[in-house]
Amino acid sequence: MTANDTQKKIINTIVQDCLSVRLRLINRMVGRIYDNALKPHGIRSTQFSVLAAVSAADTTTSQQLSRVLHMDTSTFSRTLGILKKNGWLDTEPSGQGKTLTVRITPEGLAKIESAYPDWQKAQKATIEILGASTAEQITSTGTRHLLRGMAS
Amino acid sequence: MTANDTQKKIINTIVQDCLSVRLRLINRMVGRIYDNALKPHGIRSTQFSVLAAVSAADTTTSQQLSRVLHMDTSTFSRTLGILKKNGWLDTEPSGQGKTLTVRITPEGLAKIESAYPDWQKAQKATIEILGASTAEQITSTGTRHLLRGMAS
DNA sequence: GGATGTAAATTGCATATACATTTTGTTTCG
DNA sequence: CGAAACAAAATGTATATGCAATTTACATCC
Repeated sequence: MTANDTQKKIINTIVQDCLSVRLRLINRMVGRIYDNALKPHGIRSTQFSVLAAVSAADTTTSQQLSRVLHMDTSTFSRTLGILKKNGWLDTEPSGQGKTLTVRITPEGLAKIESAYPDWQKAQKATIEILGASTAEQITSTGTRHLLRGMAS
Repeated sequence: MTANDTQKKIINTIVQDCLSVRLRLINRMVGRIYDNALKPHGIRSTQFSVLAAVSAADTTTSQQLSRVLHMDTSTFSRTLGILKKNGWLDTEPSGQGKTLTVRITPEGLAKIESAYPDWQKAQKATIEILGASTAEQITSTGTRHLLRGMAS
């Protein structure tokens, strides 16, 4: 199939500029780096993220976390299930409606501690691939939105 | 569960710095913007990306595309299936081993053309959220790796 | 020409992700 | 107290993603 000139212009614009394409690409590359690094510990990067996010908060609820992470509650619910199945997190009724309180377990803390060196390696490798300046911009952009999630 | 000081330091480092966490977060946010914008056209952002990538190349093979996009061939294979099912792409034996040639159809071109204005809206909204400078850095970083994929 | 080898594609399996729907604790009202 | 209302969590469905294993179209060798 051959495109006409208008179509070619459109296609080139999309392929050259689309931020969704770029972000997905980078996400795939980087996700793989972390997943490979964490593989010996039997935990995936996403699960590790949630584990760390829970442990960073003194007390948290499912709802709060999914909002902060801009993650659908259904997605969060399933990841939570995996983390609970592995004994790294625990939930209990918060007393406020149906809301659950999420808490890290000693095993969860131990998992973070033992995986930390390999996380560091992945982090370092990623900074090398992205470049320090891009890495910093991604970090600060992400942080800005994390904070926005906390405020609301 | 309460963490000791060493553990707290580790957890804070991960939560504050982890690039995988940030990229995934941004990817979720941005992906949603594009998916919502493209929803009236019955196509998802990922599918749209692949469609545009195919249309940009004169001739392409599955293998080439998955390498360029840093995407597993199995992932690509399934997305290709969806695009074929919708009549937007077509494949045929290339004559070189089992390799397939992928080609866009007139319907695929029409889909790109009709979705373009909504893609533009999503792109604009994303730049506003990320900031122009971050957006540019993401674009150039992604492009660098796209090109690396083409060379190899 | 048929067995063997090779590499690309596909399929099996386990998450990740989100929207829509359903379930289910809690609360509230009659 | 029990029915209705509410809101958070869980489940159904579809795709996205990658690794491992399988299938399969071609090529090669005997």
